Amino acid sequence: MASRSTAKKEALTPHLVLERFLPYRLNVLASLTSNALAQIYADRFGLSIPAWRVVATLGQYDVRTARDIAAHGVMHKSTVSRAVSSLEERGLIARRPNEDDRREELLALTPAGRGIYESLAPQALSFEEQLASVLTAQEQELLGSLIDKLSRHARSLTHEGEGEP
Amino acid sequence: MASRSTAKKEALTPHLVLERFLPYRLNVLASLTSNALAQIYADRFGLSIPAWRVVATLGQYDVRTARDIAAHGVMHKSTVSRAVSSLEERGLIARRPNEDDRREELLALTPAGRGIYESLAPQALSFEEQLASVLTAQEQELLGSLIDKLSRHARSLTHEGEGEP
DNA sequence: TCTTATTGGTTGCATGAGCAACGGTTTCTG
DNA sequence: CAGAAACCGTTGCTCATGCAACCAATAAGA
Repeated sequence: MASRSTAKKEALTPHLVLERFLPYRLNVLASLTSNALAQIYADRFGLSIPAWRVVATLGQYDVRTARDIAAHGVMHKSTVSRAVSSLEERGLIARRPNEDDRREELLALTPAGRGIYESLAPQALSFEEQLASVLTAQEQELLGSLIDKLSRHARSLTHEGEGEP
Repeated sequence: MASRSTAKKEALTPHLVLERFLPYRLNVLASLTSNALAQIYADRFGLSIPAWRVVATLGQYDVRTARDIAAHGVMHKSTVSRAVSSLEERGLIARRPNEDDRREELLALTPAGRGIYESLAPQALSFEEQLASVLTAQEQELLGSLIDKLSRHARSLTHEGEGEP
C-alpha cells in the first residue's frame, strides 16, 4: 500500500483519495477510539454507548431530564429513552416526575449508578490520557480548538436552512 | 448552559466533563460530518455509508477484492459483502471471479457506477473544502497530522495484545 | 496424496439506532 | 374558557451492523 507510483488513469477522475478525505479520516479515528473505549464500559460494566453517555451526563450534572441528555449527548430522544429504561431496570438511575411540569421526568443516578460512574470516570480519563499521550500538551490544546471550530461550522452547515416553519 | 459557576460537589468525583472528553468530541464531530455528507450520497444517490466507501475505493483503484476494500475502509467483511451485493443488484459494480484464486472476486465499477462516482466525487470534495474552509491551510495540514498520529496510536492500543494464538 | 489449517466471502441471528406515530401535559390564542 | 399547537417521552417498525458459524477454495504438512 506504500508506493502507489504507477499513475494510470487517476488524473481523469477528480482526485478523491479516501485516506486523505477528512470526513472519512474523522470517522475512522472516532470508530477506533469508540471501540477501544467501549471495551472498558461494555466489557466491564455492560453499558452501551448511549447508556454510557447517560451515566456520564448524570454523573456530571446530578439531575437532568431526558431531553437535556439527548441534546447534550447528540442522541435521539428514542435512543435516550431506551437507554434510560434499561438503566432504570438495572437500578442504576432513578426517575421522578417533575411536579412543576409533569410532562418531563427528572433523572438521577442511584448510589449504585454513581458507584459505577465513579469507578468508570477515572478509567475513561486515563484512557483519554493514554490516547492523547502521543501529542504534546500544545498539540492537544490545538486539536481541541480545531475540533471545536469544525464542529461549530459543521453544525451551521447542517442547520443551514432551518428558520421558522 | 454557559456559566457553570456554582461549584457544588463536582470536586468529589473525578473531573470528567463530557464536552471536553476527546473520544466524545471526536464522535460528535464525526457524526456531524457523516450526516451532512450522507445528505449528498444518500439523498441524491441512495448510497449507504458502506456503499459509498466501496464506490469511492473502486473509483480510486479500479479493481479490488472485497477483502481489500474492507481493510481499506475499516469495515467488517460482512458489511462489505452486503454493500457489494446491493451495489451489484443496482448494476453499479460488477464482480468477476479471479481465475488464479477462485476464492476471491475482483470487483469493479460498471459504467453506470463510474458515472455516479464521477458525479459524486467532486461534490464530496467540495463538501470537504467547505467544511475545512474555517481552518487555514496550515491548520488543515496540522489537523491531518494530528489525526494520523492519534489513529496510529489508537490502533496500537487496540491491537496491543495480539501475538500468536 | 490425503489430511488439516487458512483464507475469501456469504448468511442467520441478535442487537442497536432512527423515524414516525401516539398519549398525556402544558402553553398559546381566539 | 375552549380549541389548537407545541412539547416530553414511549413504542412499533424497519433497517443497518457486528458476530459467529458456515461453504468453497487454496495452501501447508505428514
